[in-house]
Amino acid sequence: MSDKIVLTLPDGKSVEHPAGIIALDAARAIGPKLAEAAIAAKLDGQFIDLRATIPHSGKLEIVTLKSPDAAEVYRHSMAHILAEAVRKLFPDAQFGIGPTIENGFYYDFLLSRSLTTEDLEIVEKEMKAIIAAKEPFSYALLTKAEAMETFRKLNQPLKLELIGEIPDEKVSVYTQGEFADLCRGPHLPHSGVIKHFKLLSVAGAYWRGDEKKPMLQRIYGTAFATKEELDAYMNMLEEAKKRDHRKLGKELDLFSVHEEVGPGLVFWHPKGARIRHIIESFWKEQHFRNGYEMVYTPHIGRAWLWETSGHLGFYKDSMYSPMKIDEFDYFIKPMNCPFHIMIYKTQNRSYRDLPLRWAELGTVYRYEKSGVLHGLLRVRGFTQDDAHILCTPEQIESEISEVLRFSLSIWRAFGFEKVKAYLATRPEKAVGEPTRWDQAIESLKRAVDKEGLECEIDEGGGAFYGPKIDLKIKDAIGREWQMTTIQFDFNEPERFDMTYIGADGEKHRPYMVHRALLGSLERFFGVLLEHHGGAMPTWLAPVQVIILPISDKHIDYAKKVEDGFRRAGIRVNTDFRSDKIGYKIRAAQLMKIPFMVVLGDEEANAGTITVRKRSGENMPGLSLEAFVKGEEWKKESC
RNA sequence: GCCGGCGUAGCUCAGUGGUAGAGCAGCUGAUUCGUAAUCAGCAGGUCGUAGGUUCAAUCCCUAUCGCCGGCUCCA
Repeated sequence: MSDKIVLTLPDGKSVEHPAGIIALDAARAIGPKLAEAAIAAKLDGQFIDLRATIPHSGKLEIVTLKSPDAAEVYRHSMAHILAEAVRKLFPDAQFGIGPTIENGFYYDFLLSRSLTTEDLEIVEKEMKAIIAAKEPFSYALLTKAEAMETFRKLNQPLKLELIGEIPDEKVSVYTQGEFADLCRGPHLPHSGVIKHFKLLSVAGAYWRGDEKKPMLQRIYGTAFATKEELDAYMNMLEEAKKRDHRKLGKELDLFSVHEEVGPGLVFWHPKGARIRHIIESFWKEQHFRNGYEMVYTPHIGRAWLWETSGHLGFYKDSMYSPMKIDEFDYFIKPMNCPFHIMIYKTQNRSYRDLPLRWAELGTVYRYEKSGVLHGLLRVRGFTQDDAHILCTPEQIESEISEVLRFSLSIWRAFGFEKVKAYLATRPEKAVGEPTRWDQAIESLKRAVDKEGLECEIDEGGGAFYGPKIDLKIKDAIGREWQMTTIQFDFNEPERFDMTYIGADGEKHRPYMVHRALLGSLERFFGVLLEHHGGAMPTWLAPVQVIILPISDKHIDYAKKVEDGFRRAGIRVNTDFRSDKIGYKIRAAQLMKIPFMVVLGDEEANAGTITVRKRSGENMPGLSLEAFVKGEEWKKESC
């Protein structure tokens, strides 16, 4: 072992230090100010604690509060502060884990009683005291036996379980104040560095995420380096609440769900249905233009079909119980694919017939556990914008490329520009020849590259029957939603013995790709609503224009104008109530109607209209024709 | 499914061991008005459901259904 290590700094310079130097001293050697600002270090991209010895040569980076990685460090420390506070309030508490997550942190506890939201305030107060005390985080590297002894004394069986599973010889233990915790670190120098935090919620969570293990109580919180950032985050949460599609659905009279009928079953009201109709029409037109054919298939099918497809074997628990018809068991469909396969098998297919692209807005029903239902985002009956592509091995790459390209064009049309891909590869248990898997994964990768999409690879995350690409979109307030899925299927073509005759006159197995672009119409509608905050772009708005007569004197003129809009193919309503104009505007504004047309003496006399946009901006004295042909309308309505 | 919370009028919510209230929306009337709420009146609820405790339950207890926040799951 060498007695020196060489550290490369971010500016490219290399420095030499004696082996055994701690990160803080390495920082000090760079500059005393940096050492003061430092909260952690990174060696070759891995976090290490300032108090830890630098184990080997490599690229060294000093993390300060201004670093992009800083949040990970201080939120983790905040989780420890949370745990310390809980320990003070519940001396017999047992501690689970307390990691950082996107936008925050949590800690899991086993407590003698259930926490309430009132408890959060008490815990927060305790945390503030710990922050004010500026307790140093002390760092110790212990052997596993020593650590076991420590946590046995502290009566922390959950920690013992964790230590038992760590492969390393030594483990690090951090202590601040009265609280010691097994932890990889790194941590802040002391508990007073970050003051801007908020505890957000309490929830149950299985120990180690295993539903067979006991349920712990989890406290979620968030923390930021500055008050401004914390406020901005809290505002974002507020904004998300305002945009909640369940709330908007009620306010805008778009959809409902009824306990008497069944949870997770959606009723589309006229305005919601109108939006859905526009989405569906657009979707169908786009599919025809992009080389798809439509098919329609039944809602139920005999057990034979689901036995053959394998669904009864793999997903019986989430399929609705069969109904008996003429002595046969019929199941409500949880997927459309077996039906599309039946169509495929009505003929001998030639390689000349391929690719086949068959799309269907297919309504399926799946039994989802009661606790997972959520507005329109997780339901039991939903319509997939499904399609199946059947092609030869030679065609697969261009087909995948084409699906991706098509998908992105659809997302842009609906106003989503930020899309990210997630590629899931072969899991341990998988059907299908490995060469097919490899080819499929390669073509997925190349397609993603070709579209210049950012892509994360989920190694081993594919379904047993094939690899897949999922697309996540980012909404107006920065939240990601998983929507599109493009999945290979090596299972069903086999099970249904699908074939085509190749140029060689021999039978071959076609490739089968399932894809849903929007996912389900219900879920997509929910996301779309939240993205737009209910203020749908004009082309999707159920009511595009509302006519607001100033007084009853103007009703005749209003009717005339309404008729003009209707003949121009515009979705128009008139508010005939004898209320004041302010009242009508408020009502229209709350319904988020894109254009209000205010009609009074001025307009009736001149034969014009005054348009008030949803933004509040006014466009006075236009003719109806000029407005409908004008930029404003065009910009908003297509 | 699991943990915790919640369930009162169409909506948002107040309330109490002695069988219920407000605002908005709705309806009727008056008002005829120029850019986010005109005034008045009327009507509207077996307090999620089923048991139990009690002289008496919307309130306390139990079960159940649903919703909400998470966990697990999501072909």
